[in-house]
Parts: sequence; C-alpha cells; structure tokens
Amino acid sequence: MAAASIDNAPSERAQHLLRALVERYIRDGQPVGSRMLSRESGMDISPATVRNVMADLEEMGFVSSPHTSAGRVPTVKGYRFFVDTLLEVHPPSDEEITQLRDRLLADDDSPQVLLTSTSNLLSGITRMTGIVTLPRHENLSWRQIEFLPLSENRVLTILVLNQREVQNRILYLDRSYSADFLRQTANYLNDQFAGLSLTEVRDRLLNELRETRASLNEMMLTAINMAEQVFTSAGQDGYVMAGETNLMNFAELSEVERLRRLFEAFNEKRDILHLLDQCISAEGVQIFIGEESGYSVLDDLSVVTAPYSVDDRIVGVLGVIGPTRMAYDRVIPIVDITAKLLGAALKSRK
Amino acid sequence: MAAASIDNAPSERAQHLLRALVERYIRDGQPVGSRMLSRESGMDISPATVRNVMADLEEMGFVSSPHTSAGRVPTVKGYRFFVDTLLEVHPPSDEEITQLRDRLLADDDSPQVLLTSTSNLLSGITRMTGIVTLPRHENLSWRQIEFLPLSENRVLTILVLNQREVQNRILYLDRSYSADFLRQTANYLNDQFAGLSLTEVRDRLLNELRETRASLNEMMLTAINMAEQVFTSAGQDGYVMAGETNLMNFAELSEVERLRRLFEAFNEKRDILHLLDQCISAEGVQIFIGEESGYSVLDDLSVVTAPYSVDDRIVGVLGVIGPTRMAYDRVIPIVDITAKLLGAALKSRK
DNA sequence: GCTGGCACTCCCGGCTTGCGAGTGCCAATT
DNA sequence: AATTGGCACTCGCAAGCCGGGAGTGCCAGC
Repeated sequence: MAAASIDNAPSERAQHLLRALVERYIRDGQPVGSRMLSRESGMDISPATVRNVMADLEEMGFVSSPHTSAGRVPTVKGYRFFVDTLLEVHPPSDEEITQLRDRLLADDDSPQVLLTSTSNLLSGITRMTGIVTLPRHENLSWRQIEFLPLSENRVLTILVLNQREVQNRILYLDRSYSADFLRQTANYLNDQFAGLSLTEVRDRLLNELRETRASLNEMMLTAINMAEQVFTSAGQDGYVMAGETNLMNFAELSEVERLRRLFEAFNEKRDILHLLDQCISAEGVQIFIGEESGYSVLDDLSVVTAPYSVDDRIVGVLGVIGPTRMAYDRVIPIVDITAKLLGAALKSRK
Repeated sequence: MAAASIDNAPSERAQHLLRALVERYIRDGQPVGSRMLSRESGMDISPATVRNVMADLEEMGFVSSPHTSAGRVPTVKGYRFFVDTLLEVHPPSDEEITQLRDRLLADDDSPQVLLTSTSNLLSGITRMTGIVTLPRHENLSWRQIEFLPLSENRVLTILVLNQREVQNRILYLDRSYSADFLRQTANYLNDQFAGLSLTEVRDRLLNELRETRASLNEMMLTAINMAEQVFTSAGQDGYVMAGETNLMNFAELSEVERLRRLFEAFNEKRDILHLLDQCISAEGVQIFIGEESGYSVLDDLSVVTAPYSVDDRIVGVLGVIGPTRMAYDRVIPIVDITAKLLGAALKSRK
C-alpha cells in the first residue's frame, strides 16, 4: 500500500486535490472525475496520478464514488476535513454587509420583528433556509403587574418584565373581586417585587403563601404561573424560519417524500430545536454536516449555526440550513457576522 | 347530433353517470372508463351506451380524456356541476363532531391559540391544509391605556381594548417625562375615552389636537397610531395555516416546482388572503375549483371556505385547501360546522 | 335507441442498444 | 519509486423498440 494510506492523515498533495474536489463538487453538484481534477487543481499532474490519489482518499474514507465509473464525491468525513482544515473563508461582500447592517440596526423594530428580519436576511443572502431561535431571557426582573376586571369572574392580568417584555393572560376566578381589591393586590405585589428577578419573586411568593394563607392566593399563584411561563415559553415556542422553499430548488431534495418529512420536522420544531440547543454552548460558528446531526431528515443537509449574545451572555442561536454541498466559505462568515449584528441590535434596544 | 348535446343541461341519465364518474375519480384518481361506469353506476346499461353518453358529456365540456384511449376525467365545469347540483353531502361522523366540539369549546384557550387549534383540526380531519384568517374586530372599544417609563426617553405603552385585546409598544420621545406626568396623561386619556369605539376616539383626539396644542401631543399621537394599528394589523398579518405538508402526499403535486410555487404563495399570503377576502361576503360555504380561483398556483387545487361570525357579524373566513379531487361531500359540512363552532367559541370568550 | 363487435389509438413497462464518462490496472518511462 | 499513457472494463443514461392492456369511436344489427 502507498504511504498515504497508512498515515491516517492524507498527504499534502492529497489534501490539495481533496480541496479542489470538494470545491468543484460544491460548485456544480456532479461527481468529479480525474481528468477534471488534473486540469483544475492547478498542480501539474496527470489524470492517472490523480486516480491513484483518489484511490487512497477513498480508502481513507474522504471520498466515494456513487458507482463504479462515476467521478468521486466527498463523504461526510471529506466535508468535515474540508471544513476543519482546508477551508479558507470568503468574507461577505460589502453590499451584503451593508444590507445586514441597514436592516438589523434600523432601530424602529420590535425584537420580534428583528428576529424575523434576521431570518429573512439569512435566507435571502444565502438563498437557503434561515433560522433564528427566540432569545431566552434569563434574568428577567419584575417590573409591574396589573389586574383589570372583565365581565363576571374574569380578570385580565398584565405582567411587565424587564424593560419591555409584556405578558398578558385572562384569569378565571372562583368569585368576583372588586376593582379596589384588585388594585390593592397589584400595588402590594408591585411594592414587594419591583426590580427583583423572577426566581426571587417565585421563592418569596411561595414562602409567603406557606406562612400567611391570605385571600389573594389565587392571584398570587397566577403571578407565579405567568412568571414561570415567561421562563419556559420563550425557550419553547422555538424559532423563526424563513426561506424554507429555497430548499426545494436543490437537486438532492427532489423527492417529494424527503421534502415532506423535512417540512414536517420544521413544523414539529422539536428535533430542530434540540439540535440548535447543542450549539448554544459553543463559542462560535458550529457546523453539522449531513448525518452528523443525528436526525435522518437532515441527511444531505448541513446546518451552520452561531450563538448570539447580549452583554456577553449567549441568549440564542441562529443559522442556515442548506444542502451539504453548500458554499461554506461564504455561509460561515455570513452566519458569524449576522449573529454579532443581531446581538448588537438586541442590546441597543434592550 | 343527439338531443342531449343540444340542450345545455345534460340528460337525467348523463347526470347520473357524471356523478358516478366524479365520485369514482375522487376515490382513486384514475381516469374512469366506460366499462367501470357501466358496472358501477347501478344503471343497467352497456359500456357502449356509456361511451355515447360520455361523448355527449365531453362535447358539453363536463369531462375530458387525458389522451385518446384513457378513460374520462372531470373538467372544472364537471366538478362545478357535480358540486352545485349532484352532490349530496355526507354529515361528519360523531367522533369528528365531538372532536371539534371538545377542542374548540374547551374554554381555557386564548383566541390566538383557538385559531391555531381550528386550523389544526381542519387539516387533521380532512388530511389536507387548514386555513383560518384572523378575525377582524370592527368595533373595538377603548378600555385603558398605560405608560411605563423606561430608561432615557423611552416609554412602554400598553393599550387594552375591548375585553382582552392587549397591544404594547415602545415610544421614543424627544425628551423624558416624569412618572407623574405620564400617569396623569394616562388618567386623562382613560377618563375621556373609556368605553368609546376606536373610531370615536380617533376623531376626538384629532379634534383635540387641533384645538389645544397641548404638550401631550406626542403621546396622543401614539395612542391614535396604536389604535389604527389594531384596526389594520389584525386584518393584515393574515391567517393561520396548518397541515401544509399534507398536500405533498397528493399525486397531482408531485412536481417539486409546483410545490415550491404553492408554498411560496402560502408564505407570501397576499394572493391567498385576497381569495379569502372574496368569501367573507358570502353567506355560507363557498368553493373554488381549480382555475376558478384565478391564481395559477392553485390550479388542480380546490378551496372550500366558510365565513365565521361572532354575534351575527362576519369577522373572518376559514377553510380547507386540497386537490381538486377531494371528497367534497365530507369536506363541505366539516368546514361549515367548524365555522359555526369557531364563531361560538370566540363569542363565549369575548 | 341500445348493444356487441371490431379496428384503432395511445400509454406504459420492460428490454435492448449505443454512447460517454470515468475507472483500475499494467507496463513503460523518468 | 513515483508518474504516466494506454487499454479494457463498468456503469448510468437516454433513445429506441416492442408487446400488452385499457379504452375509445364507429358501425351494423337488433
């Protein structure tokens, strides 16, 4: 056997060829043959030699041929090696950057709209699918609560958190309370809790409940309840997606059945969220190539993600989903920059 | 020419055969031949005779053959005739009705959630795509406004309408106001406007602005602004859809390109909304078959809609989108009942 | 007016064929 | 020992061909 196949790392030359192969394959999606590589690699090398090298690379698991006499195609391992060590990223064009800046730092948007814009931008620039998880707010603090009596035994409760988060919900009580009583309760709660973090509020409320079995039980319980909802719901109802239909243009997704399963996964959200959750701890851009994600609907698809932070605190993840043969050199920096800009944008309107 | 082809209405017998043909075609999607019809129509009639009748029906434009020696397939005109005069609807099963009842009249849901549930139910029961427009609220009345000072010159405004509609938004003011001043302003506005309809509020505010150029201009303007947003936004951000992926199971949508255009239209919302708007004036169930809709993305698809009302006032439209060859006899009553139940559910939690 | 018979048309699946692309191996060259 | 050209071979793919089946339109007879 040749030396190259004994080492587990491919030779210099093999790496160069692998890189040329992956780039070529990303460009036009066709298996790459030896002649093409010999011509385009830039190295003065004959097709036959290329074939020998390819045999080595195949043995090492970096490439494979769809059938006996087709060219070679990168395997997941091949892509992984490419992305990890061969890739040189290609910074976004000026227009792309200004486009991102202009849209994300325009300050008249609510956070919700901002996430949608971000998702749209990601999908628009990459022509793939953009995804942005809703930011989780960890240390929300109680600002103000308000009870508005509705007809009968129903009370509209409005809870304002931090600076701008507003939650509202209707309570169905077992009896009706006077407007005065409601106002007093609200005042009491606000006096007690304004400025405290929700975890503190929760603890105090529970304590208080245990000691003084006051008549405001029901409303206090609701307050706890709503607070908890804020904690969890923001993390749960998931993400904003855009440009799903872009994926329909790619040949690797031409079978309707695959598409259907994929779109169902998008609607389901659970699997995708779980995948994104894994990225929230990562430092920078993270990439799942093909089956690496562990979810079969994402076979032949890659996910490029980056966490985004507000005040050095990671609060969410965004990214792009596209075919495995995507232009990683373009996509990676775009995802990276977008994450930073989104963080900045969120901070500026916190 | 035979008599049947001179009248523009098909003969009794032709109608019976047409009905059998459409039902059969809806069942299994294959062009229906004369032998099959002769056997299954229940009329004692030979295939040859059926062929003669089919020739008449084809001449009249109710059926057509995909090619010389295939069976016949209903045309849009054929479906239309079937739906208008031949169809006998098939009331939903008891389980379906109870399912709808249980899910829609369970009273712990917010209106938003209710619409989503409805959409899910429609898609789940019909195995097609469910769609529900957001209800428009015409005569919302002012209940209460609240200004919460944030950092710097920003104020969080919360506007409560009717009984449960809560809008919130952040204002960027040119200078900072004291908490007291904000409270006074809110009180003033609430005293003036509580219980009034938004149109009245708007008129009064504009009047007042013209006469007394008070310092609360900015905030009053905002109040108007928000009120207007409620008017329009609710009608604009469209609809809730569910089960889009169900459409991917139908043979008539096996081409990815068609699917892509369809899903883009779903995301775009504009065309679909425009179509639904036409149904809001109709009394009961309305059906668009294939090209009747006028939107080419909906070719080969039918839309079955019904308006839903609260207090005898139509506030929205819901429906089902599926292949032209759908089981109209089942779908129509389901859409009908769902619209009524949704109306009732909305009323009960108004 | 209905019916059986019959020739005809067309789709569809399976099979074959030829071509092109690309490989693997080998022997010759450097 | 690495590189190279040559060559036989493999495979996928598109085109062409064929036969069967389903269904039609027409016609003549009842």
